[in-house]
Amino acid sequence: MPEGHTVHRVAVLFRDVFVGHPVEASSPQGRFRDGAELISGQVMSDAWAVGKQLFVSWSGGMVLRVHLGIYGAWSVAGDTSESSIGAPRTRREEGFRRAAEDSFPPEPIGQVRLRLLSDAVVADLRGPTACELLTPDEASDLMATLGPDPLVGKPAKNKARFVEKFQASSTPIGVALMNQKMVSGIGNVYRAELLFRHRLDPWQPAKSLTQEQLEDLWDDWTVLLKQGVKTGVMVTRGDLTPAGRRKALRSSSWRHYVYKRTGSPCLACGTPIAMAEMATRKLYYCPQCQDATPPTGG
DNA sequence: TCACAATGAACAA
DNA sequence: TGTTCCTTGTGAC
Repeated sequence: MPEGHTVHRVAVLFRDVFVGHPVEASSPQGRFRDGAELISGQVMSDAWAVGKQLFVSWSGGMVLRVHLGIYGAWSVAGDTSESSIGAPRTRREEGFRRAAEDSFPPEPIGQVRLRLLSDAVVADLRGPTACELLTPDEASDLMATLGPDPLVGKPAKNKARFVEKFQASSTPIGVALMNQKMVSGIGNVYRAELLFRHRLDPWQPAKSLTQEQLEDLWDDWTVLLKQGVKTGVMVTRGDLTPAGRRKALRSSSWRHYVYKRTGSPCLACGTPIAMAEMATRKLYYCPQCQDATPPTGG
């Protein structure tokens, strides 16, 4: 689902199946008709992700930017093992892939903003919060506003930039982690899980963390992101046996320490997991392990 | 049939 | 701080 790992996965897929090939673009839904016409028939030059943003460059020089938001997703069919990347669309994905086996390309299902179609693969985009064409300069400007992404650029430089930004911010760490200008790709699941994994109080100012704590946090984010890109699933528990990990890949109830576990016993100490609003999103945490209490007593 | 939530963020005031 | 947008699935009626 759409945190940073998702978008990197889409970029990998596109590089694998589309880059170097002419691609037909269309907007079955109609809301991106003009943009689709501008790039249709061009060769996809490159595809890459920075945090939650996907960039796709074309032989004509334009750059497509896609942001999935909370419920955007790509449905994929044809000559690829991928089926769906993004928010859950399970039922529809199955129908889509079956339809593609009968006749290629299959009819679009639902509100398809953008369809990308090559000889062998079709990718349908539904529900994005952003889908637009940019000039290369506009794309560069946008990328420059984003915080470091562990999979973009040089590791040492990224880490230093992360530490520097957080040491300069008095924002609560639980808010800062969700700010894409501070660090790229972390969403509501990774936020809660990273904070728990490091036993951090979400309301503690970012700058109050030690250099070592910040470096550990960055290293851990790097590990989680790489795992997420590899498997397509956010498994954030580090206490699972190999069998437990396999279960977690299939069932969401095994994946997380605290996310969506309100009232259930903490897997480390047994204290009921708590939930509070933070940065307009639901934050899940262990009051005991993270020594955390919402400031206004909510 | 309807309200609502969901892994997000821009924008107005 | 509150509102709006994007799409789909679920669960309450």
